[in-house]
Amino acid sequence: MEYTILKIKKQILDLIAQAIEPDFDIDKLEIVVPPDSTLGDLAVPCFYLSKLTRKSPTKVAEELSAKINPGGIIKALKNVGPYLNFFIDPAVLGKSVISEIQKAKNDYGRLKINHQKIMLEFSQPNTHKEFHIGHLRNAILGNSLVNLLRFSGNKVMPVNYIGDVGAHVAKCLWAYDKFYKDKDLPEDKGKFLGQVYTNGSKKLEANPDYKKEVDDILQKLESGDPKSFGGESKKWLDLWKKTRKWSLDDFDKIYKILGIQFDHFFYESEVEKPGKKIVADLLKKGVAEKSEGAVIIDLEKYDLKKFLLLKSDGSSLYSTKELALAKLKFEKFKIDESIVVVDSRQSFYLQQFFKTMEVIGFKKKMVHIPYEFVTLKDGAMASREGNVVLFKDFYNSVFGRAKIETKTRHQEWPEKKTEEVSRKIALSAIKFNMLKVGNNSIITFDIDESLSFDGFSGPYIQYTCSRINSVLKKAKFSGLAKIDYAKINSDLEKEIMLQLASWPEIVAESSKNYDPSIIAKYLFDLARLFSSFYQKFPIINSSKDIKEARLILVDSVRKVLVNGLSILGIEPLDQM
RNA sequence: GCUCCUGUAGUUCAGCGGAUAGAACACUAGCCUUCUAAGCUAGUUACCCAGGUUCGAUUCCUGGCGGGAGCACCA
Repeated sequence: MEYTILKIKKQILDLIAQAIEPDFDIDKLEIVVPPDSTLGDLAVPCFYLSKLTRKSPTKVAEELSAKINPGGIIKALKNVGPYLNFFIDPAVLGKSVISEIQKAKNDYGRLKINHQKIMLEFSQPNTHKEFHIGHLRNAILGNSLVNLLRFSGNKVMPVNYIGDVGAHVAKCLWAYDKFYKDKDLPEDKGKFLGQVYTNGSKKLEANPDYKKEVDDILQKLESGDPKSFGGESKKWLDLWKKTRKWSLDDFDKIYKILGIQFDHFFYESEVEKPGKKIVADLLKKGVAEKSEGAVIIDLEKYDLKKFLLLKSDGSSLYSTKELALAKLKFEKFKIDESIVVVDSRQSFYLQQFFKTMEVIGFKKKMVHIPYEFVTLKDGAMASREGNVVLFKDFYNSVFGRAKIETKTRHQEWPEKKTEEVSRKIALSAIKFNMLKVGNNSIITFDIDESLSFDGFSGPYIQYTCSRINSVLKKAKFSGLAKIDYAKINSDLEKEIMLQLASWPEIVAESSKNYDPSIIAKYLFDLARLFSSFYQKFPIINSSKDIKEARLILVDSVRKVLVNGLSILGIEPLDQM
C-alpha cells in the first residue's frame, strides 16, 4: 500500500514517460511545488528533458502539455515557460488522502519496517554537576529522534550514559569534604551538589596547590579497593556512593517532568576497569603506544592526529571508558547500529574514536549525530563558572507563565485542571523551542522568546488541536458519514489536503537527516493553513454535505498534528 | 597555524541548482452578536564581498572578510 503522494508522483512520471520518445533517468526528473498555487499544484521543470530532446525547455513543456491528456487525479495541466504544471482534482485527492488518514490513524506517515535494531544514546549528564538548558537540548533532541526513528520503521533502544566518575566527581567530593561537610543539607541535593562543584572549581582556580589534593582523591576513587591507601579510599568511596545517588535521583525527577524514558542506563563507573584492560591489551599488541607517559594510538595517517587513551598517571579518560562501552553495547544487547547524540564540539573526538575502533578491528556501524550547543547572550555556559540556566528554574518560569495565561482564559477551571493544562503547555513551549531550529544552529537562549506562546511555537499547534477538537465535539463528529468529497473544492482546502498528503515525505526527510525541525516546521505550516481556513469558512453552520466533508477534513488535520507532535515528544491538548 | 560549522529583514530562524527568497517576533492598520483572539487579514524591511562552474547560483567550487567551535592527559 503506497501513500497517495507517491501514487500521484508516479502517475505524473508515467504520463511523461508515455509522451516522450527517448528513455530518461527517472531519478533526474524532479517534481516540485510551484511557488504559487494558481500556477499549479505540482510541477515538472523541463530542463533535464530539454537536454535529452535537444529542444528548448519551453518547447518541451508546450509539447508535453499538448500531448498529455489529463485524467484520474490529474485534473488539468498547463505549460508555463519551462515548467509543466499539474492541477490535482481536489475531490479525488480528498477521497484518497483523507480515507488514508482515517484508516491509518496514528500510523499515517509511518514508514515500512526495516528491522534494524538501533541503540540511541543521548542525554549523558554528569553526576555532581547541574542539569542546565544545554543538557536539555540534548535530552529533547534525543528523545525526539527515538520517536522519529521508530516511526521510520526502526527498532530503537534509547539509552543513557551517565558520567558518574572522573575528574569532575573528584573535584566535587573534594570541595564537599573541605568546605561543606558540616553544613546542613538543603532539600534539593542535586542542585546543591552542582553548587559545590562550581564553588570547588573556583577555589581550585584561585589556589593551584589544591590540584594535588583533588588528583589524590581521583586516584583513590579509581583504585576501587577500599583497603588501599590505608582505608582512606573507603571514606571517598562511601561519599561517592552517597552523593552519586543524590544526582541520580535528581535526574530521575527531571526525566519524569520531561516525559523521557530510557530502556537502559550505562554508567562510566561500570566501563572504567574494562576500558583500562582494553587499553593494556592494545599496548601489549603494539596497536597503542606510550607517549610522554600516557597511552596513545597514532592516527596521523588518517589525518586524525594522535588519540589519547590513558592519562600519564594511569587514570582513565573518556576515551578509555568509551572503548569498553562500545563493546558492551554490541555484545550484550545484540544491536545492529549504535548512534550517539552528542554536541558538535566533540565531532573531532568522535571521529578519532570511531577510527580507533576500526583500527583495532571492531568494525560496527557507529554514528554520531552532532548538534550545536545552547549559549547565553553574554557567552557560553559552563558549570565550572556557574553561569548556567538550570533546567528546573527555567521550567518553573515557563510553567508559571503558562498558569497565568491559562487562568486569565479559564477562571472557572478547577486548580487541578489548570495545573495539568499549564504543565503540558509549558513542556510544549520548551520542547518546540529546542526542536524548531535545525541541528546545526546555535541556540542563543532568550527567556522572553521562551515565555512566548505565540506564533511559531508548541502552544500554537496545541491551540490548533484544541480548536479542532472543540468543533468536532460541538458537531458530534463520528466519522461514519458518507462523504461527498466534491464539496471540498476551495483552493485553501486543496492546499490543506496537499499538505496532509506530503506528511509521509516529511517523515522520510526528517528521519534521513536526523532532524526533527523539519517536522516542527511542517506542523506549523499545517496549523497555519487550518487557522486561515477556520477563520474563512464556517464548518458547523454549513449545509449537511459541506459540513460533513469539512469535519472529516479538519479531523484529518488534527490526526496528523497529533501524530507529528508525538514525534516531537509533545502532548496535544483538547482544551486550552 | 590547521580543521569543522556558520554569515539571509531591526531580531531569531526556513529556504533539496530553478518560476515573485519564506516564517515568527517586533512595528503599523483593521477583525470577537458565527465553530476558543494563545487566533485571523493587510502593510513596512533582507541573500557579507570578489571570482568561477552552469541555460540558470542565496544554494555548488575557489579566494577574501566577519562570527562560533575543536585541535593530548576535561567530558
